[in-house]
Amino acid sequence: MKPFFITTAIDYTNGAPHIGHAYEKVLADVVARYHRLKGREVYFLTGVDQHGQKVQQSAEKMSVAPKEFVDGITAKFVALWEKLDITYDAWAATTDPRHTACVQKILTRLNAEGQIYKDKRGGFYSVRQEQFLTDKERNEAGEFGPEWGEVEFREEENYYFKLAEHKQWLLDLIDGRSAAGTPLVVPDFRVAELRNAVEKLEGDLCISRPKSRLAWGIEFPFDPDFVTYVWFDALVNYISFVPGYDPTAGADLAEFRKWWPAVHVIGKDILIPAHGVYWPIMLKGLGFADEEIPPLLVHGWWNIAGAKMSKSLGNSVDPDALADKYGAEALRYYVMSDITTGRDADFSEERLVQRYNTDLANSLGNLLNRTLSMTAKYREGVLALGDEGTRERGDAASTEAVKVYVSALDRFAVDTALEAAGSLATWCNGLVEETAPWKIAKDPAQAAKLDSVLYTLAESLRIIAVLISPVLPKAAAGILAQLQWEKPCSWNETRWGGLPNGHQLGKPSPLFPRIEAEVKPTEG
RNA sequence: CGCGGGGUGGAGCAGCCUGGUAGCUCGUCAGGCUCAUAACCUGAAGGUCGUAGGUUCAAAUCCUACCCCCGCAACCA
Repeated sequence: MKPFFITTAIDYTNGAPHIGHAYEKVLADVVARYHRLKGREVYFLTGVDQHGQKVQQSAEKMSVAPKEFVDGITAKFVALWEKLDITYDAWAATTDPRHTACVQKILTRLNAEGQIYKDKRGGFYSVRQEQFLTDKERNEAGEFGPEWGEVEFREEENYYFKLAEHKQWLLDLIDGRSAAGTPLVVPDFRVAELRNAVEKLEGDLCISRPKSRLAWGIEFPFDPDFVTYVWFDALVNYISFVPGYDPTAGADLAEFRKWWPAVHVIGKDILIPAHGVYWPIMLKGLGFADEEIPPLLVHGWWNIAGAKMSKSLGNSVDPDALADKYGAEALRYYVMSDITTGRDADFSEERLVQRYNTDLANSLGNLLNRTLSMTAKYREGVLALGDEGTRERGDAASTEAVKVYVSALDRFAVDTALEAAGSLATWCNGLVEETAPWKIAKDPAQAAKLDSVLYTLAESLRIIAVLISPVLPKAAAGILAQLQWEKPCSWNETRWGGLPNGHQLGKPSPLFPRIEAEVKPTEG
């Protein structure tokens, strides 16, 4: 089976991580863990984007060197991923020498092949903001407002990457993928958005910044007066950190191709133009074949009280504090269960607590608890197969849940997959009511039925544990530990009938204590 | 005519691609159970699926028009 390669966007180290950063990494982590569960070799790459003007300006404000500044922010990201149990295999930091060397080799090659050219263009420049202004910055009166300070017309020489000549190629690629049923962008409603943007594509991409106004970047290998534009720099991480990649024309890429292409998990804001336009064309320029252009999994945003989360509104949600308060697993469960992959959702601490209590404490955790308690009470913790009827129904219910789960996760619908696992727990709770073990335990004639019920509950729990393990690795391990299931948690174990006759279960202990704390509504 | 998303019982959402019992969580009301983390189970009330047309034996689902909300067009997931 071909290994599975998944990446996330690399986060810009200009501020502390917020809930959106955490969501994306958890999403990618869940998909990565799912594929590992199925026995597939996985390469999960994430990291940080450390160059660029914003970083340089922020560092200047704090009177520290850019490198020192980004190292501080980077540490926060690394610590958060540790706390959230993100199992990435490689770390892409754009100041890494391995990366900078790769970017420079790419620039050298593209330049040698005539895909890069130098040109002088003019525009309006804000001295205070140190940036060129476009028509978008004009106010309603069609002028640049006072917030820009002194605005002057300036001419500047820069390097440009030939983008526009690949427009038709990209349109054909998008259409071809959609026609083949493997859209370039998932969810597919975003394909139209991308296509429209490509239709409007004109002009090439300015990929350099003169050092005179931006020094914090990767130096051009053939012109030391310039550094590389951050997006051109950052996107390259997806190949520079893959074993065996060498941008030299004609290089042997056998090892690299073992992994490539990736699935890129990104937010909807960076689909256009970066990942949907620049990146495919950059790869095309580097000689990648059409089938090697990676698909994009585009997720939505967590809004706050219906409004966009933003630094200026000061309404960011701190995932680090949430993980401390409720636990990493509760946070992982919430962001995976309460949003439809691809769409936006409202973030709310109350919802987090509610979903945890309802799904995990009341339904699943309580099911585990009552199953072990009953088995201990009526059978001294020892399972027996009993009669067949109930077990067959359990087999059918769990097989159905596994089926739904797989088809959901294969299309990244984590919420639907979790629902499938949850529905099996609900079915089990219903089974308990229906068969009333506390009654039949008093009737020796129904001993086989009681055994069958207890076995079905324990076996279902074992399968549920495997299913939730990509989202809740620690809880899954906790369930299996209480069941005294010694074998590793793997996809093969989702088959019904794994627990042997005579298996001894462990002692019950609440796995998901209810969160009773009063939660203040999340303010907008 | 810039682009895109959304409008489904009191709240938040799924379903729409591949038409055919309108599903989930919370909330409300009533009942049951006692193994269990005051958890669990059952039932009820509550929806003309934004509006108006069209296609069809059949439309929340496909087509057309319109109304309303939101986002994007910046190096903010």
